[in-house]
Amino acid sequence: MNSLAPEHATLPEVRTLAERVFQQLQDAIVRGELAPGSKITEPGLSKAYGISRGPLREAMRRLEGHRLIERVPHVGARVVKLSMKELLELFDVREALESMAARLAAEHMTPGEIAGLREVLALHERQADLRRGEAYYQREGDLDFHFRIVQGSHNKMLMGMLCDDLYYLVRLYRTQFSASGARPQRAFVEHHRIVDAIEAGDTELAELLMRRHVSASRANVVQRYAASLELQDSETPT
Amino acid sequence: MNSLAPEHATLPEVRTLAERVFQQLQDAIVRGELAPGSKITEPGLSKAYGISRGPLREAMRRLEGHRLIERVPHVGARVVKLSMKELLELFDVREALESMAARLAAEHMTPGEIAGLREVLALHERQADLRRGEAYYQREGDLDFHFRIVQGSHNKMLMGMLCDDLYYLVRLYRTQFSASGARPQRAFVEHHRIVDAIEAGDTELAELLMRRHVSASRANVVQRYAASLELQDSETPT
DNA sequence: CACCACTTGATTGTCGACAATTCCCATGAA
DNA sequence: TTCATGGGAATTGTCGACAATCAAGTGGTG
Repeated sequence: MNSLAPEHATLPEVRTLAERVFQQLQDAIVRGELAPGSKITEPGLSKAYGISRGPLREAMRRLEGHRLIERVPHVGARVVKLSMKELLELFDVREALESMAARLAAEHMTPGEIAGLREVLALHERQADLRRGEAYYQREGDLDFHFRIVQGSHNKMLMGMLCDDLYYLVRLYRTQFSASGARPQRAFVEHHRIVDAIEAGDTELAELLMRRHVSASRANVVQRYAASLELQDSETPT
Repeated sequence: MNSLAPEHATLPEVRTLAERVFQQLQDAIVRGELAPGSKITEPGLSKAYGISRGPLREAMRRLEGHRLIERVPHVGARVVKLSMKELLELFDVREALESMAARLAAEHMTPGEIAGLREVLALHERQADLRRGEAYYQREGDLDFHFRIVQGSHNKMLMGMLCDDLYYLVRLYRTQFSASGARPQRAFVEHHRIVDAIEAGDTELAELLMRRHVSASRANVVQRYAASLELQDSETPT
């Protein structure tokens, strides 16, 4: 169901407890099963997952590195809770990294990878036709699109940063803010244009279009946030 | 001596063993005291630093997250050894992130921060005058310059990625390849131009100049590498 | 009634020991 | 000689227990 490979490009059976519980916790956080801002206690999770605190602490250290939990020495850890400010920071970083990824993808992506990318796009549209209101698949499809472009950059460092870190934060944000579909039609055509530029090997254009694509997504979030604030004000007058 | 604060912007006394040994290992790796590619054994480090394997493993997990060591389950960990390919990847990521940082700095940097930046530049030049051959201070000064611009972006996520991760990799590369001064004069004027653009609030120009600055640094590395390859070939003929 | 010290409970930090896996090398056969 | 095989040593993964620190509730005093 989830075509996003955990820890990009590696598909080994999980052979260590710390690794397994890391993935489980990562998933639980991203899906919202662990509420944002909620406190995480080691004995609690230790019982819940049936492991000792040793591997658990290692998993938590990794989650901390991926910015999914925040720890304070001698105090404890909490699931990260993205503020609007941090969300906008995330978008700026995405804009920088993904535009670079698109540029490199236009340079290095193979015909096979481009074909796969077009498939994702087609699937994406088909699903959007079938279930217009349901945003879940579209959302995952969106990330899948971006995921493949990053892979197409053939830059492992970039892949690590985006796929292992930022994209999980993006998913976390979507569950936290219960971000609705947003702007599907426009995103569709933008995706197509980006693939066209990549296929043409037009590095400059691919970079520019991806940059605008992320920027537009950011602007959309800002607009929705402003609207929600207005609504909130009108609901609680004086 | 080292004005680069470990773990940006936090200066608390280190209260946990895992934290201290993490910083010590980080430093040892970046300084080259732990040879790149060398194997790291837990009992060995445990004895060396006089702590048990528990905190040590947590420190190693953090180092892994910062890409300073590479671990294989049930096998062991090695100090990361940057290949030329990975080094170029690093430069591409830096180009993306630092140009964004410059843009945001031009937007958000305070007069006080800009003044501090100019001080760094002045110090930078003075030291370059005094010890023309010795590249060490100049190098650290260079990173200090970039460090402050990233801080000026006021984007914590960006700061974390660059200051906590990439800049340590940059320093590691400089010790690994014993990267010499390179192109000091040209870098000087580029730094000045960037600060001018930031002070003028010219986001577009600041971004462009920083992008070219990093790109030129990358090109310089490529050129030196090609030269070293030729030299190597001529030394071992037929 | 407000405020501060203390005690108690829980949580985090650290340690040493045991189990599981891997690595190395000797031994033997083709 | 080369390759397969097995055993032993070393390293990694995991666990439970103890020490250190923090948080909350209790009681006392101005």
